[in-house]
Amino acid sequence: MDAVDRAVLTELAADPRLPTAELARRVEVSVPTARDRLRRLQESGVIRGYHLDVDPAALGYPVAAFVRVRPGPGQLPKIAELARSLPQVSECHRITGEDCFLIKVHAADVGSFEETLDRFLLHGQTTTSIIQSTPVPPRTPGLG
Amino acid sequence: MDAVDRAVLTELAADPRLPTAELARRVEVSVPTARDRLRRLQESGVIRGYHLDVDPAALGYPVAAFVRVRPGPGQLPKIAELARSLPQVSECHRITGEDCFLIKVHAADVGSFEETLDRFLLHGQTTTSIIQSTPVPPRTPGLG
DNA sequence: GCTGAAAGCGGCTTCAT
DNA sequence: ATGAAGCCGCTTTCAGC
Repeated sequence: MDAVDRAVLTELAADPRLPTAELARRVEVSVPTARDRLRRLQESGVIRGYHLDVDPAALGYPVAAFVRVRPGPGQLPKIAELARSLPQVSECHRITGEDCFLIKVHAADVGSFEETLDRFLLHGQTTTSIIQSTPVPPRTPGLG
Repeated sequence: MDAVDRAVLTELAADPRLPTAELARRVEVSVPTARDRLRRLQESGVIRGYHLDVDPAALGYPVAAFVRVRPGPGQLPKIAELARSLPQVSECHRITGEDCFLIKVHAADVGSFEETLDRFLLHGQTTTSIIQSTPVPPRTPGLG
């Protein structure tokens, strides 16, 4: 992870669809070098992948919420499994604290959360926080 | 948003770096059609962008936490501003409930959260939950 | 290990249907 | 929306430093 690697990451973060040749130009190294650096960053797992950012509203989910779930006794694996199986869930984290899971849930309107929450309520208690806005959209930490 | 549009989104979600020609092949439409669909999806805001997924550990942040912040009186804008300015913050949402913000914070180790939390404690109360694992990594809701 | 050039392949654009 | 044609650019590989 030297300056060239960081420059590759910074440029690719700015535009993940950048072709290798253009990437080389911006980082100011030769094409084979850029290509090798990129390959190594991918194979070593520094670059985990690429994501398409789709507006959930266009897919019928204009509202989103973070739901904390505190599982009942023995219900912990079922909650993770349920989260994975629901298309309304876009994220699920195991966390420390009184609640064991933090789940991002999407819905057609504020009322529609009920159905999804009911599925989780079978296995524990839930605390729901509607997302009103996102002052800092997802970004890579530490890349300026 | 017809079946072709959804197919374009599904294929691009699977591999965001897919060239237009290859995309056309997989969706089974002509190249100009795929190109036009993609252009319209981007210009209409259905596709908000593309993201590079970098392992934060490689950048010196092996641990992450979700921090809820309840602002003191009049401190609300300052917290959003602070979140935006800190490279350790990769996400910040305004939410409903007792706490006003949900912030994703990254650190070099469990102890290092202290410094970042202190910055937020100047403007309110914090509740921290370390991320232990991520059973469902970020994905697009409603795309299978 | 990085550079620069050459060859081959493929994507991009435009046009006519 | 399709299919073909031509141009341009990317990728790969090689020799050299």
